Amino acid sequence: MSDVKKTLEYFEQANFPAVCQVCNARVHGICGALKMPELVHLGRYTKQRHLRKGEVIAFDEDDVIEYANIVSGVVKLTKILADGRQQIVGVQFAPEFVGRPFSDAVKITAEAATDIEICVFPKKALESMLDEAPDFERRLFGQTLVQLDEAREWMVTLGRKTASEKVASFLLLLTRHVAKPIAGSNAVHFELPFTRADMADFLGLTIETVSRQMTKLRKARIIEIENSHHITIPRIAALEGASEIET
Amino acid sequence: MSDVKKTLEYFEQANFPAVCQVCNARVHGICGALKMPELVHLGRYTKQRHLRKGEVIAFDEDDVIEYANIVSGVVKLTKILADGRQQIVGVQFAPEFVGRPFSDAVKITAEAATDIEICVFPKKALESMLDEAPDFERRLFGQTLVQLDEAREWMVTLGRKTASEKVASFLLLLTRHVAKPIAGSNAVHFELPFTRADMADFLGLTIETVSRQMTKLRKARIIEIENSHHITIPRIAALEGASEIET
DNA sequence: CGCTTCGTTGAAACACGTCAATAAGCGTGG
DNA sequence: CCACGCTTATTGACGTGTTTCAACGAAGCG
Repeated sequence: MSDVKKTLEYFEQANFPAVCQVCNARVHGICGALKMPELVHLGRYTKQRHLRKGEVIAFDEDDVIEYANIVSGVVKLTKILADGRQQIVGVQFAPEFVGRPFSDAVKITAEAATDIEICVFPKKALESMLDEAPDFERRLFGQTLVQLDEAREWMVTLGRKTASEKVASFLLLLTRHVAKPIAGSNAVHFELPFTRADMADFLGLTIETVSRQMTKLRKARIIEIENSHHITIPRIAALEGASEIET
Repeated sequence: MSDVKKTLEYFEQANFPAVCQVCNARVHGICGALKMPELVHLGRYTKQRHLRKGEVIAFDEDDVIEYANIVSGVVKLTKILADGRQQIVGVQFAPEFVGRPFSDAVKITAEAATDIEICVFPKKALESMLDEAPDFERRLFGQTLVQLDEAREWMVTLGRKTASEKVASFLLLLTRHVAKPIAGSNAVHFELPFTRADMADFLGLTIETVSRQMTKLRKARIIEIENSHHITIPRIAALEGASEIET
């Protein structure tokens, strides 16, 4: 059976939760591991939410720790030191899962970097799925391993790269997630979902240094800046060269 | 039944693999999730190895990707940039699991920071356990989540702390894992399982800066250095103060 | 003993941070 | 539509924490 036909049949099954029909997590996210009765069950406890840029995903609302799937938009994970110094420790895109299973002691904040749509469900609903559907746990485990890979790769960036390489690495990361190709060339373009302050917090720099490195990359013709949030990468290879890829 | 009696009964069961009897992973590690037949099965594919300080845990020996449990000693995980810059992205102690399930594409090196004993088993043995024993997968998932927490906490250290705070944070980390209390005081003491170069690679600093910050902490009476690898922490609270704990 | 590796310390260089001024974008209200 | 205030981004001048370069001492080992 062709992929197209499979997809058609798939969407013709009208009895699974309406919100899941347009949700990417249903296909590529953790919910893809769920069979119909499980999905319906989880759907009963699920609420959709829209959050504006800057709003925090509250995990302890109504005294119930909650989890979420990102339906659209970008989420940033931040940690803060006692004196206010801040570090972004992760960035997540649709259809990734947000939350820390099995522990509510981890001090981390999940905040909407753009306007976002999320699908929230209570702690208990997730943990019963975990026990009942082995594939579900496997997918969540897989996502966690990828996040660990990403965190470790970013540790190299934070610990050993120069300011210029850091900014280039960050733009390269975004290129992989939110860039759109430009017809008739091998250039790509994207809208930066972050402020300079966000970038600084992710890179362990100040906003001034980020700004200076951006103009440095622009003057070196490695990036083009239409305005501060619209970036074009004419040659990805050049950006990779400026990022000092690991061996 | 008392814990002691339980433990006695446990060790009287003579038919599980001899090496497991003294292995901490059998109790607190991932193997603790295995029942007798599974343990015997895994034991058949298991080999114990001694590695000297500096040796690399090879995961592709005999064309078979392998995994390992740490029986004793300390392991460091490192990543290297094309021009040789190096970053340690993780430190592991007994009885932790070493390896990256489900992928052999992650560029990371596991190296013995001290002389170590490990228990290695092939990819297939692990993955069949994963499919057959849900508790086993759950424990591995749990360890991965803890590693992710640790990695993110370390990102804050790398991105936002000063050299002095970095060194203090590192010593505090070791205090939690390898320190022994000193009788008749609330001081603790430990043998540093790392060279200054290792510390520098973990902290994103140079060896000279690490050395300078160590003497600075010594002069501030926050640490005592018997010789370069034997450290005493007279008051842990003072070290925590120098580490800038997160909120 | 020499040789090598490892750690410490000093002086100078520099990358990044800090402080400050200015401009650009954007919603609000007159 | 422009004026106003506010936030965000850019750029410059200057300061400083960390690196770089170098010398030296201590410890391990044939």
